[in-house]
Amino acid sequence: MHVGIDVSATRGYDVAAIDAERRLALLARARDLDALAVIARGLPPEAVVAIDAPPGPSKGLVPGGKRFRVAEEEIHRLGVSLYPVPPSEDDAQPWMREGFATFELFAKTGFPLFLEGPARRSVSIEVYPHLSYLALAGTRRGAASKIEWSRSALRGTVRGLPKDATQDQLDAACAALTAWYFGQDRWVSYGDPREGVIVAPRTGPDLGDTGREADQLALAIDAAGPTPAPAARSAPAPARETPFSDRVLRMVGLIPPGRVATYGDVARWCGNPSAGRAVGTLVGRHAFEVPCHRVVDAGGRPSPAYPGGPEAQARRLEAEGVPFAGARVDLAACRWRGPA
DNA sequence: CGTCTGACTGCCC
DNA sequence: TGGGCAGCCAGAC
Repeated sequence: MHVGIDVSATRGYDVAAIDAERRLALLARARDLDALAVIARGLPPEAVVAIDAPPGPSKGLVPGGKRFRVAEEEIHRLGVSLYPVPPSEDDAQPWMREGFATFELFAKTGFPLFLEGPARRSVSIEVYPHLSYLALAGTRRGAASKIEWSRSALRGTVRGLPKDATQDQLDAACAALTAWYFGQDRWVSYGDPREGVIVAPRTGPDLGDTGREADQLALAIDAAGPTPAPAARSAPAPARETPFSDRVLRMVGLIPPGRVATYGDVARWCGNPSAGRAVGTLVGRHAFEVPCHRVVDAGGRPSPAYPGGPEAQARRLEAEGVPFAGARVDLAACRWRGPA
């Protein structure tokens, strides 16, 4: 039995399970950790549980004093973006903390976190559906919508998936499929065992024993096409395969703790210097998914619309060491310069 | 398709 | 400084 779990801070847990023939055996929603515990206790002991979330904070192992995890660094280098996990649990986004608790629950239920060594059963593994989709689809998302891309990546590999499956359900199924690949010993991992590794399917041609296995996925991703170009500074914006909203959320996720950006900054990095206003509405709609407290207006003012008020945003920033001048962030001192 | 709505910005008192 | 105002833009009907 291979189980996949999609973690969300607000929508609860989506759980999928597939059998050895990759047939969907379970598709359920658990409202909270208690409900998930009931499912966990019912699993066969030899199951593999794949969870779409980090198991714990960063330990600062990336050279150069970077604060996110080695796994993020390595995967980011592949041209695949993901949310950085901060060193402190307090700085972690709500869904990340749900992830920490989820791994803890499964560890207590008989599925300790897999960190290194040969693939084995009765463990939980960390997965990242976007990376798995990429490995499975063998192509970048392109113009397809996210859900279409996800669906096509799973088509023909997971049997019995409902036609009207939600994105969360697809992600759970994708996690379960990644667990299956792990069970087949067709997998690669990224990151440092000391702070957590992300497991992805190995679908490419077997290159033999030479070379690092992770490089095979890197090759496959390379073959999948170029990384979406970062926003041009002045040239007219070329057609981009990533919708604006995805770019914005990704970008906000990259702002390091202790630094801030303005709405206009984010808009500029996303290729549309005058879309600051739209950036605001977007981060507002995804306030619990990205570290939106690190975005302030051009004057360094926290947002009046921040959940809990601008004071709450200021407190979070101060907790990260962001310097203030009165009620405003000292932009000169801590404004992030943007993605590399 | 238009139309409306914001966690925006720069500019002018 | 601070408030008012007119553009501006991506999403949601």
